[in-house]
Amino acid sequence: MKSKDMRLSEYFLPTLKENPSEAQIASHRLMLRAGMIRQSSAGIYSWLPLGERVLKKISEIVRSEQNIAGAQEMLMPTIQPADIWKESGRYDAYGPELLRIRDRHNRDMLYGPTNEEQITEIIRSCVKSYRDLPKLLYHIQWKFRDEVRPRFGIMRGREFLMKDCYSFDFNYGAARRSYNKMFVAYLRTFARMGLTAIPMRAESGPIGGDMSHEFIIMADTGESQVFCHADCFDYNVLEELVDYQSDLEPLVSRWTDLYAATDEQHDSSEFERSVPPDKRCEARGIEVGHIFYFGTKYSEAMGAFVSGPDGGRVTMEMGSYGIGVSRLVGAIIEANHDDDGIIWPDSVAPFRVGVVNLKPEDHKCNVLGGEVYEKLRTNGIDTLYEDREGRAGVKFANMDLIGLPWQLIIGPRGAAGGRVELKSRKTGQRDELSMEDAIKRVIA
RNA sequence: CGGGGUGUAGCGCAGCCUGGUAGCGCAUCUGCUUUGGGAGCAGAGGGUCGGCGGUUCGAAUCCGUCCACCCCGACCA
Repeated sequence: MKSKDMRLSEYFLPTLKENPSEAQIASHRLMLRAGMIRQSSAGIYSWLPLGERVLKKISEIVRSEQNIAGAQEMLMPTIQPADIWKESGRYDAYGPELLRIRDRHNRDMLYGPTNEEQITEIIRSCVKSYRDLPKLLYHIQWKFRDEVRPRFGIMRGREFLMKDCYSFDFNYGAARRSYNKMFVAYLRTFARMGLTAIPMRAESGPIGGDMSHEFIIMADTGESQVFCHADCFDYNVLEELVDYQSDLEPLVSRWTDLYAATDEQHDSSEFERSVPPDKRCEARGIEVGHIFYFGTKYSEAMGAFVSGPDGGRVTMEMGSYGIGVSRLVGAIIEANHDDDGIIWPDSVAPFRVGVVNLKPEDHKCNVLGGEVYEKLRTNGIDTLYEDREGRAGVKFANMDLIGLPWQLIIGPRGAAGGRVELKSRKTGQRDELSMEDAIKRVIA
């Protein structure tokens, strides 16, 4: 399948040479400079074409792993009626971070910061028997939290794109199975984005137990201090063949048996007791996902129950599982950049390759460039074609900035002999190759 | 929400103290020269100096007020 025609002479990519003064951390700075986002107001951003592509790539990975784990996609509204929040008690409990609005009929509404009430309302009216359980449902939707102080660009905005999944089960054991499914799905999801996300114990709420984990990726600019056993980094979950119908407990315990905690949960004496000195890892981290079992907190308050085998009424066990999709864009950049710009992991790169025509006005360059571009597109490779006239240095700097994994460079030097140069953004290595070999290596 | 800071062209900034009708670099446009890592020369366009009010013959500049944005803290996905 041929990918879409993307020539820089037509593509909307407003890159900036200089650093916007409001951006403090790398991801924010680079996203603005690379023309991925524009700030609309504090903590609220427009996503320009390049940024939108990354958002879509990330969403697709999240979606595919949710589906593999057996969750079903749906879509709930951004605007919710206040009534259901009054039922759960959160309308009063939530505070000023909840954006409350009123419609023309003077009804209380709100812009959802999360969707527990909404999903519980749906399930309680549609699911009446234990036979209809378990249910695992998710959506990917924009949310709003009126943060006092938005910062770090997209990483802590007020409006954000999030995947949230909700589980409904008949009893604790079943709820734990749902929890484990998401646990494993999350490990796989982040691994596919080129991230090593460590599940760390998190505040487990009134229920207690060990059923809440934050998934943290390491980055110097991370917002919290984290402590973990170095072996956490060694497992490659993508090499496992995961059967979501089987008991996932052994796989999950491989992680949960090792010490891993954020500073809020950190217990230094336990850390020192359970982790040998050479395995103690202390770093900064960014939270990219959070899974949570909360039992009957909402189902109880909102009357979500089913009939059990004995005809008795059983309140459903629930859990919720979030991934900050828009936040991941920033987090991935924090973990993958250098002084020149972003270095996208293959799986989330907005384009796989940038074809850089150093001299489009030169006949041979133009012919060869066009040919390379068409061949890559025909092979279904997402390709951005730098076909504008201009100086080589500007083109190189721009390509490094937007961080596509490969740069396929066509210049007058090699074009006459059909030679091109292939540069890896990550290693910086450049190889002079024939057009065919270069294309082969990009496709591989 | 406490503390601090900043608003002047698309981006980065100077000018403000000591009022006199707005400037620099980059970007944009035109021409010539250049051409493998953010070019050179010549010219051009682009501003209600965050808003409103006040002082003054005259306000980007002084005073008041409001707003926006950023940083530190508290809080949080």
